[in-house]
Amino acid sequence: MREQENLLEELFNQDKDFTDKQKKILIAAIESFAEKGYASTSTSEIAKKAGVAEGTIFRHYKTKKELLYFIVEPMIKKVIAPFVIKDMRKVLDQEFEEFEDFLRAMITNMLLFISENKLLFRILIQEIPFQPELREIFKKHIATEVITRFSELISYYKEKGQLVDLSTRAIIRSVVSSIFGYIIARNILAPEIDWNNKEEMEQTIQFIMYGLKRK
Amino acid sequence: MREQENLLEELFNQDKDFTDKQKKILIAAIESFAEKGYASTSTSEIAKKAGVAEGTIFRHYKTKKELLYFIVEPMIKKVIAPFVIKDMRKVLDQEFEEFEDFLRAMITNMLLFISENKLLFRILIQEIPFQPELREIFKKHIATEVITRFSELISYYKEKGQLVDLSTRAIIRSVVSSIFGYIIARNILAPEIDWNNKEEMEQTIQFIMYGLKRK
Amino acid sequence: MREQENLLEELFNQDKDFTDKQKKILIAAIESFAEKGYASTSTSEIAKKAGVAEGTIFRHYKTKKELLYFIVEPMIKKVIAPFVIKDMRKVLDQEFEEFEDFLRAMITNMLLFISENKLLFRILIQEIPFQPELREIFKKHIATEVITRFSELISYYKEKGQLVDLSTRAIIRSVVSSIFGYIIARNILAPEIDWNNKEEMEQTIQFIMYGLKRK
Amino acid sequence: MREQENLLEELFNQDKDFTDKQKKILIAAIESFAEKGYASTSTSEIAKKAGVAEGTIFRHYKTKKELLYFIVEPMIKKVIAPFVIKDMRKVLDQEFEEFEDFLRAMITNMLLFISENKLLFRILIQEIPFQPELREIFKKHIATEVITRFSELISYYKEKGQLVDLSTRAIIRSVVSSIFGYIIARNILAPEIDWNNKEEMEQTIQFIMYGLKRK
DNA sequence: CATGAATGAGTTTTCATTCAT
DNA sequence: CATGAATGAAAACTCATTCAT
Repeated sequence: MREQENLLEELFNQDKDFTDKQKKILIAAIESFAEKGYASTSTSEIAKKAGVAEGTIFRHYKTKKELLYFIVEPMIKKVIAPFVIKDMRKVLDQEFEEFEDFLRAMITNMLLFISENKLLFRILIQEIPFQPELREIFKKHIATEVITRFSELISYYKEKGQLVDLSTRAIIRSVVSSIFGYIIARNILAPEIDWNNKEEMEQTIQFIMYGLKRK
Repeated sequence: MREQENLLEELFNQDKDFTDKQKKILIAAIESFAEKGYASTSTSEIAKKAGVAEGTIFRHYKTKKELLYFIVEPMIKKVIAPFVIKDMRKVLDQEFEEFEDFLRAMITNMLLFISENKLLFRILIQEIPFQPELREIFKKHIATEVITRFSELISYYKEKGQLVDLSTRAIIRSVVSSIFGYIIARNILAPEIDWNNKEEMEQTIQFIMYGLKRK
Repeated sequence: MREQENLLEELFNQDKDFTDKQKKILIAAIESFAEKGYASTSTSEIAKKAGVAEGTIFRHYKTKKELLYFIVEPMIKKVIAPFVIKDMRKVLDQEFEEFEDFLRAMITNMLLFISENKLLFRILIQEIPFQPELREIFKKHIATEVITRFSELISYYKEKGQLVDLSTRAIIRSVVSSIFGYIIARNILAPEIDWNNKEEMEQTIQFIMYGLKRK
Repeated sequence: MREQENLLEELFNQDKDFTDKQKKILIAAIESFAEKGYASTSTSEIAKKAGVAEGTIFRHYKTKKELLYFIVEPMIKKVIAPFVIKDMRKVLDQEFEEFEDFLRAMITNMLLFISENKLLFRILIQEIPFQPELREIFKKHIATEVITRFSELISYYKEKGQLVDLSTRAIIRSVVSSIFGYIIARNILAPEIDWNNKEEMEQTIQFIMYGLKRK
């Protein structure tokens, strides 16, 4: 995986219009939103952290909410969806003969992406329960796009006889739960533990493929 | 499971000192906290919803935060822990010879419990990222208590030769992820879908036990 | 005219729910709005003048605009309209045989009323150009109600052969202009002059009835 | 009346130093001030409407208030006063033998002038109550200059035996009220009505000269 | 000349909390 | 016990004005 997947840097690089102060505002906002949540973060606090006058924030983002969306939308829109889709293309192009190979590639990608964008990811999952509009965008882009593609893919491997006879929905849910379970445990519940990424990942794949029952 | 597992009712029943107004305050607070989050819910809003004067809230709970803890602590303290522990005793008392039987009992219990306490559950998982003190309590009671017991239990079934050779941590994580994945999908992500509880549960157990790989 | 026509006192008397602070807020707001205009008066200024915390204002009036409307609406709604209408009834009840008698009564009433409610009157005419909603209310209550009644009355005296052959609209406009011309000169343009009310009024009536041309 | 009486155009013509941007700023400011009032118009709004950067406004006018004065002063100073005085000279030069002729000429002039400068006129009468400095200028130029001249003129016609025996002040007030009553009704209160200018004017003159009493 | 980012003081409004009744 | 008026600190947001480019 050569590409730099840090969304914020990508944003700063591709759009040269960002003032130095503007960048500082974004960084400060991201840190505070991730730590204390959108609702408990005051604009004066962001301003102080960014070393900027409070008015400056509102020069760039009409409202505090606009600032949140500006931070969180790219995470959903421009990235997550195509990100997953990329891997799916490879599958259909026979790049992954075995489902397990696909799984390994996808997990690797997701872990890398999320570890590069930890704070953005935290904000996203923390705010989705409270921001109906955000939830809508999320549903449209994830629930619709990703689930559709993922379903096709599951069907593909099912037809190849590689997968057990569970409903596609249950399979997707199980895979996603297992992956996000790991991500959340690692990044949110117990970030202080020194995780052995490689092994945990391998065990997760093991679990997804073979379950817990000893043969 | 004969017992009524609705925490709020239980609370109201066992403690006769609750005024009518006090109950209304709790119900209103729970609804609002679940829907908009603790930080975005104002006490005046709760008062209005409860049909109570603003001051009345503070007669019963010194601060807004105390109100939150009052709501959320029983969920953690008095209930979750013993709840799980109860089942574990049964295991150790040879009630569940097979891990799968234990799993089935535990999932059934949890689903019932959470469907009875949907709002409390939402509040809990939504606020944990923002309330460090809550997180501490949670960690102490879940991470410590439950994980310890659960680990013993996993070891027990491992020794009986029923479980695959993954690290205990990975097993716990996988099981918990799979269950919570279902609960969250059902109750938070897509509550509008008409879920076939029984079948989804069975498929989840199936997945946990046997994985996705076709033999 | 026995009746007390001070709108504010009337309001305070009839509605016993007014707190002392609430009255002070209204008085302070009226003074400031009259002097500097709605837009240039800050709520903090009103609070200071009323000897009240700024929050107290918003306890009683959700927004600054609501405070303005609360002050200015009674002036339009409950008072001006019926005020004029009262006199009109007397006309139709043959109380005023001559148009001039009616005119004298109406002018006396208006002058009294406005001198009792100088500040409210100032606010009203100063803000009408800027508050479209206010303008709407004003139009509905004055333009519709009053003009209709006034038209009937003019027709009545026209039929009696007492009035010159100008369009009803022009007559109304002329009478109203003459009266308001005096009121505004007296109360807004040159309040420092010591006006001889009685004589000025008589001259105004003289002008309205006989014009400027010497016979 | 051959002369172009549009103050703004006159200003732009005589002073060639006006940049295109400067003109746009003035036009935008005039529109906004007239519509929403000086206090409720923000400089950023003017800048946006003028298609100009915020700073550009302050390049030309040190403060927002200076911009207002720049707009409104010519209306008072350079124009109103000499405008009326011009007619008065003609009177004294025996151009108008009858007061009615003078009246007709003056009203025609004023209506034309105001219809050419509607927005400026609106701003002037709307802001006078709020801008003490403006009120001073106005008083000095109108109250002093115009009233003095007008008084002489009234005395002149009085001596000629053409005018009724009212105080000069009452006469001035009545004439001015009648004219402004029409102007305000036409331009501010009910601009949507399709006024028959010629006839309304004639009726106004009729009223001023002969009053309402049928002979 | 023109720009527009930046400012900081000020504005309206919200809110948890207190307290006299 | 309950009320709701009152508070004041802080929140979000606005705005005239400055200044480096």
